[in-house]
Amino acid sequence: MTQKRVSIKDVAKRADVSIATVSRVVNKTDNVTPQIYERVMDAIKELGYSPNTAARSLVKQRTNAIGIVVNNLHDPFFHDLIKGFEMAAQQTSYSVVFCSALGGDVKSKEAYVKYLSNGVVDAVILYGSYFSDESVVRYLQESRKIEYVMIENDVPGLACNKLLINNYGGAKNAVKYLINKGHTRIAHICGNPNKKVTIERFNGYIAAMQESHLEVMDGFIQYSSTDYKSGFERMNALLDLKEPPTAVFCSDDAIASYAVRAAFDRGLRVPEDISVMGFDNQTILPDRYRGPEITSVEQPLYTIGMDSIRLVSERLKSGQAEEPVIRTYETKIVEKETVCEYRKR
Amino acid sequence: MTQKRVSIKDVAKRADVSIATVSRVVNKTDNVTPQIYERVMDAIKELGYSPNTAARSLVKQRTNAIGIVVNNLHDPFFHDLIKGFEMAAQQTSYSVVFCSALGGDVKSKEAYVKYLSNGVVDAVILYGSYFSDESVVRYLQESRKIEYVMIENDVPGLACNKLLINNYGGAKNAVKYLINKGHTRIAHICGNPNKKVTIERFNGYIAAMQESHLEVMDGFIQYSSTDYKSGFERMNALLDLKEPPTAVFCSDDAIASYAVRAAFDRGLRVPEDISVMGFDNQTILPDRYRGPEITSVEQPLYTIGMDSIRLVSERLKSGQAEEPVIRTYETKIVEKETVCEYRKR
DNA sequence: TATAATCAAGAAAACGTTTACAAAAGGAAT
DNA sequence: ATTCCTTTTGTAAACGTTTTCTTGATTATA
Repeated sequence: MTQKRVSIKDVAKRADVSIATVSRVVNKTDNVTPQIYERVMDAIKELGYSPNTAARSLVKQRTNAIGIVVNNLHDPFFHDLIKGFEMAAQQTSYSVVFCSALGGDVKSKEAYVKYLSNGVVDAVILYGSYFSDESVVRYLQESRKIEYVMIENDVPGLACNKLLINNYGGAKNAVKYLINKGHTRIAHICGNPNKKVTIERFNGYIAAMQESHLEVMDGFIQYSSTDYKSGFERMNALLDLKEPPTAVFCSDDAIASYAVRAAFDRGLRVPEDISVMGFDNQTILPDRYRGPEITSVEQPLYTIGMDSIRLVSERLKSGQAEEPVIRTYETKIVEKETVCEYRKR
Repeated sequence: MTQKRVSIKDVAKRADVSIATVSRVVNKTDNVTPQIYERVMDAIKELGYSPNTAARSLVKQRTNAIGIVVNNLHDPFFHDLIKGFEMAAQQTSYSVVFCSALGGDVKSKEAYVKYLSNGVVDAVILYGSYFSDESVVRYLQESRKIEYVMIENDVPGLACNKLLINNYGGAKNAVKYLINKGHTRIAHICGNPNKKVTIERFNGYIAAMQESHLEVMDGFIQYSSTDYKSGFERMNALLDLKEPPTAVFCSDDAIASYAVRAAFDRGLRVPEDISVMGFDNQTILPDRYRGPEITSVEQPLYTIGMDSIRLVSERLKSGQAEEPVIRTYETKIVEKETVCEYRKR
């Protein structure tokens, strides 16, 4: 099928020049006389030559490529983030490649990071909120092979580029928003226990409740499994309580959508009977969802995607060692249809 | 930031052996005595060595990687396809990387294909239905640099691996399905004019109508712009007709969702007042859509994603030149909520 | 016309591997 | 003790580039 590569040597022979000259023509790195330039260009066209990336990378010690590693590329959660990556990729001179580790599989993620680190790309952008992602970023840090930036996962004390999201603050604001709506009986459905954001958002919930001197009733904290579908059962558990909450803050929109379904299945109205709030402002939900639009907390994923590529490409261009960049992005509440004022029934 | 690479030489020096021996240890390609093995392994660990991919690729003339190039990776249309790629990637020993060309930009797509072809991967999987994709696949064919498979885009007479979808047949069946439901006034909203599938599905529509001796009324064929949102105006144009259709076959679900909205906005019921059918069975729509689930035509994208990776990896493993594989996948109608029997009003 | 200065092109080293081949070392058989 | 295998290790070429250094040619300057 595939035939023998045509190399710079073949071109040189054809144009009757040295390989150095061919290289100069290809890279426009040095002057060559017009006739020779022509001759070389003709040979290149005739033979269909294009320079081998591996060889070039080897000698130049850089690849002009950036790698992005995420967990489940197919997850609609990534919609905006990918869009951000794509947009910035288009504007940069670097080639951008995505790698996806299926499930929460650390091994696979680690494998991709190693693969990329060893001369495939100049920088890696790593997205991940799993606790297990810490080991991956540690590898990146310790091997010190390439530039990288970590998105969303703050390993405290690790001096690397980090683009973080204020999940704690976002969750706290969300709960305070509910409190301002007059709610006092506010429950929380936690997310995937293997993710850091779950803890951060949980802490935000607790902090908001405490600051407002509101009691977290027995059973008001519901722990999901790794499957967001468990939002359904968790909501049912809340509604089974003798005195159920009047508002529920969910760790993410996927869970929230299942919580809303659970309420609907019991003949409750959302938000009139119970308010539901999510996180992520995920306009595209993994499963078909037909309920009201979920009031949520938006994180600027599009911006973060753009910024991450810009950050690494600037750092690569500058070349010298700089202080790591650590940036925290704030979230904002997006008011939609699943929260309303508390009204005594 | 990044410090000097540790190479096989460093390991050899540290373990006081030749670089060949280190290579043998790393690749388990040949026997080494246990003591030396230990010594080398220790040195590798101490120095944190891992072999450089570029150098290895250069000498071995293969990279053990497969590249996938698509147009808008963020598009939820790709959900199942990506899942298929991911699943197969997990099972293969190849590293799999995705590249995304934003918009319908051929230049960008071509650039990625060239980049990948020149020693970055061993095979390319190209997805695309744009007419402009033809030039990309032609490049792949003529350069004969690497193994590749084209998904969805049939360039007639080009002897390459093709995984195709029977869009023509799928569309024809869809329209016949509507005819069987008693509809005779059936309109068609075409899709993005730059895509081949648009023509194929259009032809399927025409064929079904002709075979059933049904007339395509004036104005029954509506041409969208490149934006699927134009399904909205196109549907309005249909409904503005003196004698509007009783069923509309849309070139894809995104358009269909906008068609349904347009009908709703006029106070019409779907499917009671007008039936709408889509294509793709896209469970996740690009925009928030809250109407009934769209009766559609499903293409086995998950399977195709899996198969494409399996195909190229098998071909790479076998090594010898084989006949190109051309496979056409059939679609199937998924009955949902936007089509019903025609009933005189 | 000689000399310096500029410029174009080639030769060869280097990048980090793998691998064919050579060499050495160890054992077994004579 | 010598020869002959077998096994382990080392040497060096190769992969396809870029780039430093040299050389040779041309032009400018005196």
